[in-house]
Amino acid sequence: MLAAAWAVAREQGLAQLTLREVAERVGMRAPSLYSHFASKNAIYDAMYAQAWTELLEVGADSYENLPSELREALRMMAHTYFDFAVSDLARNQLMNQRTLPGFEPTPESYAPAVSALRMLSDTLEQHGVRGQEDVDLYVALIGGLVDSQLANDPGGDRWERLVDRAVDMYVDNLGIEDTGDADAITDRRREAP
Amino acid sequence: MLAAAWAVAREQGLAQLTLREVAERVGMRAPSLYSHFASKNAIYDAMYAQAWTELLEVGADSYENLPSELREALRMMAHTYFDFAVSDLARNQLMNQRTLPGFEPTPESYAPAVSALRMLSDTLEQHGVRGQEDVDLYVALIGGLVDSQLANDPGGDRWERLVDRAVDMYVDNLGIEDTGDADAITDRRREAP
DNA sequence: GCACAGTGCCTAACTGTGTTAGTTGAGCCG
DNA sequence: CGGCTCAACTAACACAGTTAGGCACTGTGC
Repeated sequence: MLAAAWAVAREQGLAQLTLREVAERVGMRAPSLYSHFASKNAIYDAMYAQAWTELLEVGADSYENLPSELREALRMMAHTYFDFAVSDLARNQLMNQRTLPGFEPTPESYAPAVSALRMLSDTLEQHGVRGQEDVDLYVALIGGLVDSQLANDPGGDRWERLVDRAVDMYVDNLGIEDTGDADAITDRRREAP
Repeated sequence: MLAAAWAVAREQGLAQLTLREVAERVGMRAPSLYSHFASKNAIYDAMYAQAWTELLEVGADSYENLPSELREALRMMAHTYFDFAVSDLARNQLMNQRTLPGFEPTPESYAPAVSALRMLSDTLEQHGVRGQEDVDLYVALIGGLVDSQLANDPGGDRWERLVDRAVDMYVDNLGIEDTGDADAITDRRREAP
């Protein structure tokens, strides 16, 4: 049922998802969906939670074998997120909830998003990136990069060059900034300059 | 007429903009709008062009008296954009065209957006930032920062700290990178290290 | 002075979409 | 068996964008 919704979203776009279309794919009539979901937004809501849960799983897998070197680890994390986003654009669109008018995830559905952000934050911390501000900066930087890439040149090779540069830029800045625990970072940078 | 549309968008959100509501504000009935616009998307289209034209004007004003020092100039440019975005969230939402389902600006309406990007690009170049990649990186960085700020903490003071740091990070990276014309940059950095 | 086309608005109505109300039949439990 | 729940149904409503057709005003050419 959610699977049918995802299929429609992927094929026709998130906003062109119609209850009658979803219902048809599962062999029902539209009003019958209301036995399972309170509203169309409730469907979006479930999809939203599912999308972030998927990212959570992908992240958990990918973050297990990160290289210890910070620069390379950040690069891989960025690639993991980008690959995830580009592999299903409708899903990615839904995850940026601002892109769906009138939709706001419920706190419960928002929880996986929080978890994903926390996982990222924890992983960053394990690699020596401390402080909310450092995390925020990384998230905004990679987020902006991915968005810009998807909007302007999906599938192009600009991404590879830009993300490498962005990560270098970010790590260098970490080394310069006093984040309260810069030792780990400078140690790391000494390992692979 | 467009003014009425903007008013509705600001008050009720871009997606809750309804033709009947717009029509009522200008003392007409909804179908009469079709004497002036071919469709609802045509209204969005005109609003889109208008929004970018406004940014173009704001930018033209603001970029005239930029300080020559790169770091400070980039900071001011970022603030100009952020202030513009935060001063009308509906407008900002429309300018990121991906956020409105089924809407794609026509090439003519897209032109001001191109002009705005070109103006930014030119201004950056005047300050010694050369190369498409450098521009792309700045755009993605500030764009990501503004989006993240608007989504998470509009009006908060996180923005001030993050943007300062982002600009420092960016400029330092420019100095390190060989962008084909790093002399101007390094000269500038020598002026105010 | 007047027919005429054009313009800008109107009402009525159509289509598609989310949603509600009320019903029906299958399965389960006492 | 009688009643309950549940998931599906049909019918219909509300509200969106949109279209069709008409009516009044305005300017223009004869």
